[in-house]
Amino acid sequence: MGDVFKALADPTRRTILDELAERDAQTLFEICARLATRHGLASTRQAISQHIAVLEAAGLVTTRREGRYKFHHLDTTPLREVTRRWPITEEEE
Amino acid sequence: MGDVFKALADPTRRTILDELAERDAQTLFEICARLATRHGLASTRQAISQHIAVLEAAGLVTTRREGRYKFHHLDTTPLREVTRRWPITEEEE
DNA sequence: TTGACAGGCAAGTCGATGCTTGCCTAACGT
DNA sequence: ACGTTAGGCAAGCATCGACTTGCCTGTCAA
Repeated sequence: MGDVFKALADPTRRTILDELAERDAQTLFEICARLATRHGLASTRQAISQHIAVLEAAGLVTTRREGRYKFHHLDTTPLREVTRRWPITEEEE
Repeated sequence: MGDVFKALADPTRRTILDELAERDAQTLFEICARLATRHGLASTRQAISQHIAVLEAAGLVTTRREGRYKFHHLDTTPLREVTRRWPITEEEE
């Protein structure tokens, strides 16, 4: 089982989560393309693939196989640990 | 300005936050002692000092000088970025 | 004033990690 | 069948980050 906090430590991985939050069920190549065009990240496919593996180990991303495509889904459930561990002070108005 | 996510990536730093959440306004030596006795962490003072510097740069810890003592305080405000960036799915009952 | 105590600064070591490179397997279309 | 497309595996490199080591500054008490 991976470390949620370590998974969040990398900026590229956080951008991948942003992408999946905006558009669910993307393939690896889609994520690569959109990272390049919309976020200005010029990373190779392998680099992204390894990042996704880390996110998957942390439970932040789940995958679904379909033929030769592999769709990725965002799962924010592990993020509950953050707020559970250190209760966030309420916002003032 | 430091990176909140990178600051949370290290287990020792997370334990320091736990300690400050449980007992506020501790000095560096107090933190060292309690990490050793209560959490089984045998880190040197310098190591802890550097960790606290990272937490401080991330805004998770604030300090208050008083004579030769320096008291540390937990500030969970930066953690809001986590839940703000990726809305956490509601818990099912 | 001198020693003990709380903390800071900086260089060096070493393992972790992000990235590349090269090659491989599997599914689909024509 | 064959080429293309989607993805995987593994070794090598290079940088980053945690930790140590050694020494220095500032505060307080006797």
